[in-house]
Amino acid sequence: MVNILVVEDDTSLNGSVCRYLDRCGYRTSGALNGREALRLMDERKYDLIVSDIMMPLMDGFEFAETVRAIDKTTPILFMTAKDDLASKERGFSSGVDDYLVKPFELAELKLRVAALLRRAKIAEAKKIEIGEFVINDDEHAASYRGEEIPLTVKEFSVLYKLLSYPKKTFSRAALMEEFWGYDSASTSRAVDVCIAELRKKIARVEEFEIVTVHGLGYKAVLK
Amino acid sequence: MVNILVVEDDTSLNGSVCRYLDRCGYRTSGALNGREALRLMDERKYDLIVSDIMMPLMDGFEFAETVRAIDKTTPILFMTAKDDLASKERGFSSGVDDYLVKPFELAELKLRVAALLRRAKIAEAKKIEIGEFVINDDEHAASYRGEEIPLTVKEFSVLYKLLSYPKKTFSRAALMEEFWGYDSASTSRAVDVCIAELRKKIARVEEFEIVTVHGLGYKAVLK
DNA sequence: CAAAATTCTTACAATTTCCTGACGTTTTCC
DNA sequence: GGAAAACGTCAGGAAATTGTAAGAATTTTG
Repeated sequence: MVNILVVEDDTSLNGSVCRYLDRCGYRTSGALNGREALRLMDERKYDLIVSDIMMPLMDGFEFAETVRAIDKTTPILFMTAKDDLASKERGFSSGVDDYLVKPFELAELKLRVAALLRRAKIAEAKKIEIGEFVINDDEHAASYRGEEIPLTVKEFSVLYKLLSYPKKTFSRAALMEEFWGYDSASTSRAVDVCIAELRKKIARVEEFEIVTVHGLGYKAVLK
Repeated sequence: MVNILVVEDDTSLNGSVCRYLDRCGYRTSGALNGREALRLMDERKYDLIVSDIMMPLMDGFEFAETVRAIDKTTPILFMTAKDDLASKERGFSSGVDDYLVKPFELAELKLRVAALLRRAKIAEAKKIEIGEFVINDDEHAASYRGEEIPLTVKEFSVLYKLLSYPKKTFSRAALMEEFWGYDSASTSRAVDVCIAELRKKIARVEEFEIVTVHGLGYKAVLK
């Protein structure tokens, strides 16, 4: 799931950009100015930022510089009505960004976002190896001692998440929100069933286990 | 399959360059100006760009700079009537490019293109052999135990891609984007039909198979 | 321009995934 | 220890995904 932060003081435009990107399969959050955006960034990691330049309180450049001071890699896509070279160059100075002149087609925004993400290699291949157990995001499969363990999409997502942060407990709610979707109608018991299925499939694996944290959720523990 | 993008505002010249390069075994796309070219580049990756310098909307240099900002490696072959040193140097500044002065022989264009591709180490003829199965990018054909398996363009592209990264899962969306174009009106079901057709044709092949990754897409698995 | 090949859509069948709901077991906490 | 809450498990069946064939639309070819 790719997280995108949209920073734009025009609530109407902010909303339509967010809605459109949501429909494209991204998860978006909207902020009305730089300050608010920085607050949101404290709470969650964003893979890409779409930001207006002319904004109250803190303009896009100032915001971008602050972001860059913290994180040099998150790509920023600027949106602006000014297409003069001066601001273009200032915006581009960091090197990993792009620029979109208002008014623009949402379809073009989508293309630019996709291109930026590709360039930033957000979707790079990831693999977790624990002893003889391997879970590979690229192949979307797990294997133990060379033998493949078939996993469904949900199972894979949950297991990959747990193994990404061993010993960290994930609440049902957190897992639901991430893999079932924000407004999923499913019961949180669906997580239990998924975990049960996972446990069956990794029963042979000796390197780790999925532990229940009563009243909270689940975690993966290495042995 | 080597993809070449031809950027030239003279439709007649654009067409004849494309047709000629097509006959040379490359796959070409034509754009009448820089803007159009950038749009095409969002949809597909090109291995080489042949570009005029004097064009409406966005000239060759400006276009090249934009391309360089995104991708520093794709070689660009400039075509121009101006053979003065000033523009020659400007065009060459990036270091991976070449220069052709109009009017030129198409045969010379071919030589330069081949040279640039060699220099950029983009293999022209690629062949994948898996046991007795051979898929040849050059001839755009596949064969098993010496017997040819006729493949359509789409089928070939998809199969070649899958076999280039065995075990790696490709989503329908990714395949669509690469071979159908980003804004293709086609349903992602078109991929399923293509895969079904491929499976029929490679049914006899024992060396590998195309596996469905439920909820995601497809992958080739060697046996 | 007609014929052929390719490609896409559509519809329905087959399959897989996933959830719910019920009930049994375990844990917590008084 | 016992009640209440939380968790484990299982089996249907709903829902989503994929397979497949046939015909329409498109492109290529002769």
